[in-house]
Amino acid sequence: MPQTPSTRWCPTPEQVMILEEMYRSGMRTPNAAQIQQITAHLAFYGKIEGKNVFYWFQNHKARERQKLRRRLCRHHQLLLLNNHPQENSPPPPSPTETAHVHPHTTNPNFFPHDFNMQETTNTPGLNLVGKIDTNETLGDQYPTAGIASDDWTAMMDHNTGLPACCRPLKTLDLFPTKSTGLRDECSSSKSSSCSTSTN
Amino acid sequence: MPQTPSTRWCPTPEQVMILEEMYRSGMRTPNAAQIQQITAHLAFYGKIEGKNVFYWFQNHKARERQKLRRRLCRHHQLLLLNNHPQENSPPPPSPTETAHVHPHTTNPNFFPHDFNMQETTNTPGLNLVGKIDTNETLGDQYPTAGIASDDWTAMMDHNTGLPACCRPLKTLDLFPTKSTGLRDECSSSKSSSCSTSTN
DNA sequence: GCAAATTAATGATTTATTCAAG
DNA sequence: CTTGAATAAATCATTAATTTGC
Repeated sequence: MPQTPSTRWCPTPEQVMILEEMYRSGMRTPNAAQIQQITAHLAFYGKIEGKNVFYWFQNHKARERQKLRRRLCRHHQLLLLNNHPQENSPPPPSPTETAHVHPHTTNPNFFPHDFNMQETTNTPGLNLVGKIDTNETLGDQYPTAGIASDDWTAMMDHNTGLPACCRPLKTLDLFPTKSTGLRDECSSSKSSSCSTSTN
Repeated sequence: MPQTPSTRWCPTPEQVMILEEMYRSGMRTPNAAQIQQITAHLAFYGKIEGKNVFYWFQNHKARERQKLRRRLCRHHQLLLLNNHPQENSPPPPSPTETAHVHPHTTNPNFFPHDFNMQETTNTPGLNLVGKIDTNETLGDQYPTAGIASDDWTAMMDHNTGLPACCRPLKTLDLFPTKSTGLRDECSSSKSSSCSTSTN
């Protein structure tokens, strides 16, 4: 039967390579026009449709993020183990005195530096396609408001002198000491909450 | 436009993740000193200012509260419904689709109606691909079956008007022409932790 | 060596969340 | 506050890898 009921697109190695290269170059969510072009070009290497390209970017982005998150998560936990949660004062930037550093952590610092994906660092110069801002899209955008660079301190200045009433933790160390609910990424526990999806 | 109208801070994934983790750890209203530290640390991952951190916590706190409230409310209602079962309805084991309770009457099955704009040998002049606002409202068939061959354009046609913040590339040439067979992700072993189930 | 059986990847859908006009 | 638009997360489902018994 030549008619393989191919229900899904099977990308050729060339197609995958090109897509990955584009991803590395910063493309994340191509718009319709871009997808048209990509599709047209990739069609040279094999059967492909616009939606395939669309889905590929969606999936790839999501899965890269997931991977990144998991790594970050893990590092976080390691770091937590290394750092005493007790400290209330800001951790001095000299963590080198840490008693025992776990063998495979080459990270001298006290908080995660390791998660450099190749694209998180702007490297002007080696972008072949239109290297974008590179900021991926996770939180996309948070309000910026119109406060001058220094004004913000004024706004919360009183916070410092706030009655303990509203002050949650005086000076908790900046990096979580207790792994309260690290999503489902690292420490088990799927958020059960209300989802009663019986799939 | 030399001046990117980036009036807003675009947090990197790492920044967001770290902030979220701090939030989970109990931080709610960091004072000036804390914000300074946080900012300094997050600056490693990308441009950031103190006000961004400040606002982030403000917003996040507010929205988490809102979210929680809503969930609690819903949960309450569910409990009430369970305690007063009007009709004996066994859990619908129908593999097809189980409708969830929609708090807001958000109709799930809707998806962007297919604009079905066939390209009609239209050259990829990169004009607005799905800009049709109009006429054909033939939203007849509901895409439960998925996306038809051309429907994908409908899904992303808004992308054309992307958030300026992260707007990636406008019309750059899509093809790097350099094929490095390097894969940044050589399938880092183990798959997802708990996601698989109930197959 | 080879296929059935099993597992890991990943394409395709569905659902939940976020953002910002109105 | 409500609601539409857009996106990301979660999930489903199929294909490719691989293991395993012969």
